[in-house]
Amino acid sequence: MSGKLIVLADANSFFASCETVFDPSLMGRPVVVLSNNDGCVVSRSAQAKTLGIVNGTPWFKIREQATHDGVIARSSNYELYASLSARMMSLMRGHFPHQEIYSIDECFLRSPWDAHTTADACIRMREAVLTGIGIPISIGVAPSKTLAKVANHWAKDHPDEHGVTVWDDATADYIATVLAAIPVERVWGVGRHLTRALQAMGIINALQLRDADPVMIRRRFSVVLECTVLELRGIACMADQSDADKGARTDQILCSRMFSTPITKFDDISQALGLYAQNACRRLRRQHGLCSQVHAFCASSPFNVDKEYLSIHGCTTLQDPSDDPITISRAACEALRHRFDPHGRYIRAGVMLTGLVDADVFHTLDGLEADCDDHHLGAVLDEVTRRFGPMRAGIGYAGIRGHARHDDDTGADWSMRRDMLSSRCTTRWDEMAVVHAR
DNA sequence: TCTGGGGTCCTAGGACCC
DNA sequence: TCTGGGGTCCTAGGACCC
Repeated sequence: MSGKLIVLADANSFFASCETVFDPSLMGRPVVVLSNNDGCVVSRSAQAKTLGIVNGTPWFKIREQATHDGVIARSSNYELYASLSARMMSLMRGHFPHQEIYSIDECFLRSPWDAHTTADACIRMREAVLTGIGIPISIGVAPSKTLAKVANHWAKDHPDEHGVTVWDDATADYIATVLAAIPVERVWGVGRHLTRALQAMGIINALQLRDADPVMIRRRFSVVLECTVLELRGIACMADQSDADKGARTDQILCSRMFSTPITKFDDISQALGLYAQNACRRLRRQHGLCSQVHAFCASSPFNVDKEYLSIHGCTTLQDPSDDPITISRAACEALRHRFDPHGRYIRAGVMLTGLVDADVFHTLDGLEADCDDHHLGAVLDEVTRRFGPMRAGIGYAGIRGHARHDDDTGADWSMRRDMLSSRCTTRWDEMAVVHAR
């Protein structure tokens, strides 16, 4: 099995750690980062975890107690996190021959070395990320991705491991005792529903799942869970995604937001849809794609028990695949216009693009284009955004910048709330960190 | 017109991930 | 008053074909 070790590196409390990088006064203090609209907690520093704050908790429910406990809250600053993530990934890429970026804060690396040499490389990489970027990471190493995930959790939960846990075949007996102590719902790929079904069969912990009959698991559940069973045995069977992602092309593009205050009028919904459609178009053009279907939806709050939950969805099929923001904005509004129920109080809306094709492959015969006055508006808007930043030019509300400093504040009263936003030090000249020498 | 088996493709929905 | 925003993959079932 040597030469086949998989390394999983991921950041500790990534968003909260990013906030600390440019504000050292947060070091050692309970910090939480909130989702859009300052809705719920999505990242917590170690100290905030000790206070018992759970991820996903609505901020308004705990704000009073948390503030009393000295917790510092920040609005999510994805521009900053994406920038620090890119630096971190690039630094890690230099330590191993092969990297597969899995999410904004974690990546798989492949090690060609034995367990001992791999452990040394991991310790060096961890130190380099900590001193070079300022982000603490944890590392798990094992013969399969699923086991590497478990090892990574183990490293995080056990400070005496110094952030690096390495398992190989030689430690099989030890791994078994660890798996016996891990509840099945903490295994990668086992969510809420599967947990309930597995528990009903008497499979409570990771060791029991590992020792279950793969054929039975496949029959009762799926090949995915069968794969998890094999992975827990140290047999790598999950595909490497890094090649598949080479073109960075996705199968669908979704842009949806919650409003800071409910919307009742279709005019407001259609303004929001136009904004989201242009955002989706920008991502579509970035991956050199065209879309064939434009979906739009809006929904009321699922948490309001007094009012009926309303969720409306519509879809427009385009005559020809397109990446034009006017065509797609219009299609999004038309998809919903006739289904719209004026009695609803809508708190979210979104636009989804599907039927994506490669722009270089699709050609309409000359003279048969659906939209003969093709204005290349998308490319122009992209260039304006590149030179002058977001919200400087666009169709409808996408060209309006509100009085706040947030780029996505349209000035509309449903615009996203981000009251506790930190500076985007690494991507904006006018928001750079200031250092005082005394 | 009836009958049967087997294959492919597409879509909606469910489950999972961070 | 106030509860995120993206994605992926698999499966079942229907339409269609030979």
